[in-house]
Parts: sequence; C-alpha cells; structure tokens
Amino acid sequence: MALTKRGAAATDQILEALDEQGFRSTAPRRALAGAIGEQERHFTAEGLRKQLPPNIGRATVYRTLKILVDAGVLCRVLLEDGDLHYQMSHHGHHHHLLCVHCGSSQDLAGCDIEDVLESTTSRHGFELSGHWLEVYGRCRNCIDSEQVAD
Amino acid sequence: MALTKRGAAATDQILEALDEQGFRSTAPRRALAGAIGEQERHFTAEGLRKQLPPNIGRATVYRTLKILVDAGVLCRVLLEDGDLHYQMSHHGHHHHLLCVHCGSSQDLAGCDIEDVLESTTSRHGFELSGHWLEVYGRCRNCIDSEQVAD
DNA sequence: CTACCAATAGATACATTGTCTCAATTAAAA
DNA sequence: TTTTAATTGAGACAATGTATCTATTGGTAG
Repeated sequence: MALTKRGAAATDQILEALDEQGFRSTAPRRALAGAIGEQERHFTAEGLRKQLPPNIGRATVYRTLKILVDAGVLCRVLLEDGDLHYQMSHHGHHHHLLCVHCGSSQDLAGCDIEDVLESTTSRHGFELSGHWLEVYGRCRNCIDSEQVAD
Repeated sequence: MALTKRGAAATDQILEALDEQGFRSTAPRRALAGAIGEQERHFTAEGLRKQLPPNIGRATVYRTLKILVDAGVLCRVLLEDGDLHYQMSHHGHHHHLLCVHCGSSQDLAGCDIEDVLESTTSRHGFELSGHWLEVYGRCRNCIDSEQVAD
C-alpha cells in the first residue's frame, strides 16, 4: 500500500512535468509514467521496456526518458560497472550513494563538495561549470546484516 | 621532439606494464602502445583503431585497452556528453578537470575530496568503498584566450 | 636452432544501447 | 466535428563492446 501510494505520487509527478513542459498526455506516456512509479530503485531503459506492453516501441521509451531527464524529474545514475540507470530525481542537483551490495541508492544532500571543488579547481586556474559524482560503498542495512551473517 | 620523447616514454611505460603483468610482447600490442604514446589527449577506442593499420582487429584493441586499464596505466575519462575516453594514468587514484571548450584534461591531484566524502557519507551510515568524479569547466588557457576574442 | 604449445590474433557474429526516418495515428484546439 | 501538428511504432542504422572460433605466434624447453 505504501508502495502503491509512493508509486502513484511519482507517476503524477511525471505526468505533471510532461504537462508543464507542454507535452501531450498520450497513452504510451501514461503507461511509462505508471511503470516508472512502480520501480523501487534505479532502472535501465531496457528493463523498463520489458515491463511495458510490447506494443510500446523502443524509441518511445528512450524519447520519453530523455524528456524526463531534461525536465529534471528523472536523473541518470552511473553504476560502478559502467551501466547507466535512471531514477526519480528529488532534488535539483545532487549525488548518489550507491550500495554495491544491495544496489539501493540514497541521495547525498547537504554535501559541501561544491565548495571544495571550487577552491581546488581555482588553484588550477580552472573555471568550474559542472561535475559528475557517484559514490560507491555499503549502506547501513547491508553493514548491519553482514555483522549477523558473518 | 618534445612530443616524440613524451610519446616514447608513454609507449615504454605501457610495454613495461604489459610485461610486468606477464603478457606477451606481440606486434599488435607494440603498435597499440606506440599509437597511445602519440595521443596528445584522451582518445576513444575507435579513434585509436583508426590510427592503426587495418589488419589489427577491433577485438585486439578493446582487449588491450581493458588490460591496460586494469593494470592502471590507462584510465577512463567520462566526457560531459557521456562519451567514454581513455588516457594515460599518471597517478594512482585521481580525477580529471575536463575543459569543455578545448577538450584538454588535467589531473586533479592534491584534492581533499576523499576526506569530505568520508565524513559526509558516514553521517548517512554509509561505508565508502569508491567513487567516480569528473569535473567540467574551462581551463586557464581558454579563459585567457576568450578575454581577447570577446 | 628447432619444436612445441599456450597465449594471442583477426574475423566475424552477436549483444546492448541508443538514434533516425517515415508513414500512420491521435490529442486537443478551433 | 474538423483540422493539424505532435506523437507513435516499426524498423533501419549507428556506436561500442563482447564471445567464439580457428589460425598464428611468442617464448621456452630441449
């Protein structure tokens, strides 16, 4: 139930974003939005596609994902093995803590990376315009359950 | 001349690394090492391949690049547009300052990102094991020449 | 110097992830 | 209801990489 509610909220958020950007509300896009709402964690474009009716074309999936990333509702997540995933984006600019054990991700908020980067790069005479950061490790849950398991 | 020397040094470094890891010295690998030595900046697998005699197969290029990355002589560079490039790796773990204007890259050394990450992630109960960071902006040269141009 | 054999090579098929084009369909404004 | 621009799905194409297979070859044991 909690999941359903969360999913519905995410779905609505996606549909609203599409509307705000002036995109039409179409059946494939509603299906996509619903499917994304059901994801419990980051997902791939192909993974998502497999959960959709087969009459929804590959191009539609990729086109819509791109729109959603550009609109800021979705963000890309780069896994340690190089795979590119997507997930709902809750904050504007943020980073991810990716658990290499269970695959979950948390947002890294309230992080002062920007300041450190700014001062470090300016020492190189470099004018910062953007950055990409992914952090890998083990989440609290996995650390706790390993204590028991080992 | 300076370039040739630097290239030769890089080439030697690659050949040594292969030898150290117990790989054979073969003609294709020597050609690859030579070509990498000639690169003035980060390059793609396919770009490299185009600079090699056509009798050197695609698989060989990719196989060798993978070996070199694993050996630590090469590192991967993720460009802002998502393209994956390679370049010589001079330090163990480091990051890149990528100029979005001229495409050059400098290594970001003496950076205290690790410390900041460590303290930030531990607040999330997260046990850090690795991270990936790319920094985008404008290098000093490009800033200077823009002053003149504009 | 030669014979041997595991490592390596190139060719090629395949896989993944995505983009492009185009005719057919459809949302939504008039 | 009509209109029409946005959108769709199909499928070709592209970029990047991996897997498999047979032929070749580097380096070593004689």
